[in-house]
Amino acid sequence: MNEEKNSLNFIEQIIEDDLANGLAQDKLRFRFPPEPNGYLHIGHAASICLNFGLGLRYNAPVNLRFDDTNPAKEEQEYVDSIKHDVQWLGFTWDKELYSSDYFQQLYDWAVEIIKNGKAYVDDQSSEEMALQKGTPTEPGTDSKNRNRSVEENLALFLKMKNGDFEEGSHVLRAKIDMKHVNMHMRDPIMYRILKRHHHRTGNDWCIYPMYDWTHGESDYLEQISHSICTLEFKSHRDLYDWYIDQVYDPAKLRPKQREFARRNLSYTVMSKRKLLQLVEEGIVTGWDDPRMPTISGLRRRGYTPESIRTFSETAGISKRDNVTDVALLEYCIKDDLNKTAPRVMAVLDPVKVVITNYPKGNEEWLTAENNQEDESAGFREVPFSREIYIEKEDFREEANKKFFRLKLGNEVRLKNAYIIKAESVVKDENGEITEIHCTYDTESLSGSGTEASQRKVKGTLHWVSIKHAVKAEVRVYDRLFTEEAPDSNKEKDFKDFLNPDSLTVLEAFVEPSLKEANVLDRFQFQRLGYFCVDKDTTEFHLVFNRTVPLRDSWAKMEE
RNA sequence: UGACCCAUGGUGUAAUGGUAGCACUCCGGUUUUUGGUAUCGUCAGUCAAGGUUCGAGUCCUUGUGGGUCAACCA
Repeated sequence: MNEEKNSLNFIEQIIEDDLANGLAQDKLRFRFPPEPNGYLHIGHAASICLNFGLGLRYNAPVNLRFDDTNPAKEEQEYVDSIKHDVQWLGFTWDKELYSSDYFQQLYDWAVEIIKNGKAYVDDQSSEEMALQKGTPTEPGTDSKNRNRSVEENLALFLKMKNGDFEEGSHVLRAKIDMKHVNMHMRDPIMYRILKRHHHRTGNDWCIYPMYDWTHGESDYLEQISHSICTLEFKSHRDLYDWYIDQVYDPAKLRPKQREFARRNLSYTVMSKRKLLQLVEEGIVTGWDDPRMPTISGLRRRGYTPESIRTFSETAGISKRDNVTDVALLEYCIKDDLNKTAPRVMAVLDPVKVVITNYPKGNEEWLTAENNQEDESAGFREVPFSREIYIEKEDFREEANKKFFRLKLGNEVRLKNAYIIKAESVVKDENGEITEIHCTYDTESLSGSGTEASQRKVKGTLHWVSIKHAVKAEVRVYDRLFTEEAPDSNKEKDFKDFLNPDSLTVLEAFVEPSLKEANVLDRFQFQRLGYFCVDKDTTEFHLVFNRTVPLRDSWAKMEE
């Protein structure tokens, strides 16, 4: 593996150019600035990996900054989950900061800007202001309050701050240009009155700064060299720069906003609003439902931090709209788990097999490798006895030569155990098979070194001893939506594309070693897929989530 | 009807103006006590038309297609 990656993404290219043009490397500083109004998702992971990745690459600090300027939507619960998720992904921030830390500084600056004649208090209704704003193709018109005197503006702004006005009655606006081609420059609102309790500043403030006014100034205060955000903020860049101009000291570093395309994943949605809707309407069980594209959902599903980081790196970044195939994400987790997950045996859809020539009451504890990919993973013991379960789909009374599994008159290897031969079946009144009677080759035990143990038989099946098996609930997940891009259809609502079969609950039987498993432990159920222990597990009730199935080329042939 | 952004195989992403590469997916072979893994291989791409140039995916022009922008949200 050569680690030298000589192709840079366009953000790295910009940084390299800045460095080449005289920016000192020790001035580099980045930030990840979530609003604490929801849980992080795989799209945020792209931003996290990008920013923290740059920090690592350039040995530069990365701040975690909560953009908490809207007390109506933000909660401590979200702050906590975001911190947890970033840490879980494996990143360490330099400082934990909050936009609300800058409320006083922002206020003081706003007063200066008023004094400079660059901001004014407007007491029109939001409808009036919207009307005056114009449209992308038509210029706006000035507010009747645009030319208030500095003294009057100062007095009104103070009253706003002191709570003398009702919510919604007054705003502070930047005085820029109502005819500007960029709508964001048409006298944008800097402050609004919100008589709300803030999760950090409590009731200290009843005016709250808007995003645009806050974000650039926060970057400037923290001396962030490169402020990276998603493409929809592109047209905010003029404003970002304008606001910094109002307070800029040339002796200081001037932050630079640059934008990249947000990452979309096929067969899911990625907007917080829509994810919140799924949660609130009970379509999923919560933000951490294993079907959700949230970090917490993926974690519960069994994804590793490593796999999500690899995914983000492999998918890369650019400025194009994209829908990344979820198959890439699945590849990343399979690749990781293949190297690390212990193998065990579990039967999800059981049928009983009786080995008629195996002594009644006898049992043996056989040795099984924990991971063929990793010798250091060692071995464990699995019990074998006269009656076992195998998967229903692993047996057919008759089948063609392509069917490498158990059929009447044919042999198959039981993984880590014996070669058995199907002799007959027992059926119930409906013709359903209730038992498969087999005989076993007594000399064929895996690893015994006998000639019979070396025999090549075409199929190998997983199994569990009925007497020793542990019951477990297994939750099998499928994609949440039936469409690749459920939210890009203009006629239909994204919920019209919900997959009704996104969750299937099975009662399965697992080998007894799994009784010791802890929540979030990950395993490969051999021949089936990767599974992890769900947090709903109790002492008496094991619950597994299927993270991802193994590739199944037989199922493909069958189609 | 304006401004801005984007356009490379099915998907994602590379390529100082100099051999269009990598990964996923699909398909096929080999190995295999997991129809997994590994390994080898196949198919498959520069939106279009002009221009500049010895040479254009890259620069220019026009067109086409997609996206973004008018919350007291971020």
